[in-house]
Amino acid sequence: MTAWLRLAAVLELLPGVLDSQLRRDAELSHFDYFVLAMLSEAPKRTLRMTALAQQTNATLPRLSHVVKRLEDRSLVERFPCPEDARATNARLTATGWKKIKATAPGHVETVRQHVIDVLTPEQITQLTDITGAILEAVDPEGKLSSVYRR
Amino acid sequence: MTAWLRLAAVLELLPGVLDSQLRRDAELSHFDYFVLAMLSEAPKRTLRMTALAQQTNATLPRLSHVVKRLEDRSLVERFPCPEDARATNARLTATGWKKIKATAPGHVETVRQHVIDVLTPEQITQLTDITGAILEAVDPEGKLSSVYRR
DNA sequence: TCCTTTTGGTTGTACCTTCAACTATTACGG
DNA sequence: CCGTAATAGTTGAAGGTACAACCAAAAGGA
Repeated sequence: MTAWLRLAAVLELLPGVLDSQLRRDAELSHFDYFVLAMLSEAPKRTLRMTALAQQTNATLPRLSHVVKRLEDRSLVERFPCPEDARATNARLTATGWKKIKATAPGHVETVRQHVIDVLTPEQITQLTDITGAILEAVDPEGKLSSVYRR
Repeated sequence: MTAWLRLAAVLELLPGVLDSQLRRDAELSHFDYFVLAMLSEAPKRTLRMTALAQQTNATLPRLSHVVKRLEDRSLVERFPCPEDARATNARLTATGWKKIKATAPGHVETVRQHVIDVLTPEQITQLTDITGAILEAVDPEGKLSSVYRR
């Protein structure tokens, strides 16, 4: 019971902490940041919308709206996928690249401060296993991000 | 890094799972449910708005809006606090009590299914400590819920 | 080949959360 | 006491997310 209440509290509070740091320092939500980060690590900094949705654990409608807003700010650009005319590719622009580069240190510091650095190395390992088990239960078919596959 | 990516995924996905079960079966968001649950366990099923906000890890404006909507549905009622004329008390109505009673089993089952039952007893203990440490970092002054105090 | 289904994605609406502004009451310092 | 600050709470607007409906292209089957 305590475990669940605490986890519920983390679920409620942690996103707010991340969001407000990023919004204050970069006018980005945590989800915006995550989208840019996933693109920045992709080959050619380009990803199909579906793949990007998977990696960011988002639904396609949500991603579509977010990418549109990022596109309006010239952080990302969209173009039709050559191989599949149904698909859309999202690519990080030069501006977007600068943005993520400038924003990453502060965000990483925030994550360290509130999560990583308050845990022992053993706890980090435990957390990896625990979240892995939960994700497997939440997303049994592995439709979503593969970061948590054992 | 893996630990953080997985935790971020849980942060993103788990709330959606809880919300959709509750919305489907009871037309309640997880936060709505939590508000009703905290009231149901309080003495006289009554709590001051500030206290309720603490226990639900919410800001006062958010809680105020939510309680108003719950009040419109006659699940909760508000009345001025006798001891402090600034304060407002929220009390669970009979209807609200029935609602939470009827809804709890399904919700508990969902939580078990996606969190509790996929973890070993040792992992539950570990999770309690880990979330405790994170909450202490997120909320150093202990302004919020006391459920996670050691 | 043609028709149906599935996949990929966008759009509009409704709802919820956040933020800032505002009111009312209590507590505090001189 | 009086004036100021702090506390308790509400409200309205702005922005983000979810859901459903929708369109277009590709895949599959007869």
